[in-house]
Amino acid sequence: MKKNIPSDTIKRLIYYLRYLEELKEKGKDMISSNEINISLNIPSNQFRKDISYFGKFGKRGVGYNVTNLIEEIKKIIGIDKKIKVILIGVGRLGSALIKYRGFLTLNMEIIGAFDNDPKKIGKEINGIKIMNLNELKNFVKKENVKVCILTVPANNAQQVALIAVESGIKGILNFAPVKLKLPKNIFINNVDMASELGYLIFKLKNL
Amino acid sequence: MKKNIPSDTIKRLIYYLRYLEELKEKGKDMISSNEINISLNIPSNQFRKDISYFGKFGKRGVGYNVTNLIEEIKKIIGIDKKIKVILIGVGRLGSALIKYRGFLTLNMEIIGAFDNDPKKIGKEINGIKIMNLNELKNFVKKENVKVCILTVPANNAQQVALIAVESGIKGILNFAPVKLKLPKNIFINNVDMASELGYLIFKLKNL
DNA sequence: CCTTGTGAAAACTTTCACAGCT
DNA sequence: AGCTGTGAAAGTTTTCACAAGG
Repeated sequence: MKKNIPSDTIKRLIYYLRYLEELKEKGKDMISSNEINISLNIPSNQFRKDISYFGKFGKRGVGYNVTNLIEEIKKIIGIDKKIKVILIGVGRLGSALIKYRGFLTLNMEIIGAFDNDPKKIGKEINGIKIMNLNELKNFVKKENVKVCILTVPANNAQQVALIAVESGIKGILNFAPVKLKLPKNIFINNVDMASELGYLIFKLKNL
Repeated sequence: MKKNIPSDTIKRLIYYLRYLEELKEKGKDMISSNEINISLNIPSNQFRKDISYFGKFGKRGVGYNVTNLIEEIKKIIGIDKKIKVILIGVGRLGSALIKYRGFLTLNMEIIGAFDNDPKKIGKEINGIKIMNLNELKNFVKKENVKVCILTVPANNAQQVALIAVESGIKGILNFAPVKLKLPKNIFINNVDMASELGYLIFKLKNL
């Protein structure tokens, strides 16, 4: 499986997964790519192509086994086991993400939170203790965490990201509206709210 | 300007804009595409191509005038005037977004918030009054709002989105982890936190 | 007859490299 | 000499359409 996989393929896998989980709860055990199209508005071709990057999980004339496909997609993404994640920057957005349920249902668990504000350190959110940034390294090493959600202010982001990387973090989901400069073996995924809203505004203007 | 503009081009424009504003504050008045490359880590070619979809704003041998380019990019995106935005779903993420400063500095202003929880209705966040969903239509008409940020729970999203569209909303920035089904003249931009985190996890596994 | 899996075509985006203006 | 603007090439992603299997 070492062909180049489009990033949108992976993001669609998450949508498939959520839909399949829903079907499973309803007791449905088979699904066809055409039903994906009807329910998720993603072309059946694209669903089959997305899946086919990773193997042959369907039966011709029949479709896909729901439970089996769920397991396969989880394995593909790497969330068949629980994935430990830390969060740095317990502001409003950070707090909202700590409490967000959408991660846990997909086996992604925020197990620690960090900040540099003495007023916040020591408190708990959702059972997650907020720790001092200087405890980051020990924690990351001890828990062997690889993934970090970064929700610090823009002017702190670069500096804090460097600390995270030095601590052993390999991937950063960055919500700060800056381009981080990090070694290229570190994977960065930027989520920029204003950029997304700006894109929407542009599209409306050019309907 | 009716060629097809890559969506990433528009998202990069926001990054250029923020950087240019920074330079302007520092008193810099000219910039070359090569400096963009050094500071933002975006190839100078790509910067020039991005800009060139919309016109010729530079001077050969010299570069781009910072103030002028800021104005042009704002015009391109459609944020040269203040853009009114409403937000539906004043949960934790919704509240965080209402307080987020990154929108206002780009001329995108959340002018109203809506929820269906009686405990929230009537309260204020950041000077924004939280209104009942049944006031949405009047408000949207009166204020002539076209853009909505949707931060309601997944199981409500489709229904609430329909109400927004009936009220006159034309574009939705959707944070609910569902694929909305709306008339195709409505533009939807999905931001899916779990999907982004999942993508990151996948990339790390396949380093 | 139904639905998958997939090469091949089409569409889209980025990168290249250089002509042309200052 | 320096930097932009841009066609053309390369690379990537989606769509098409159909052969093959149940």
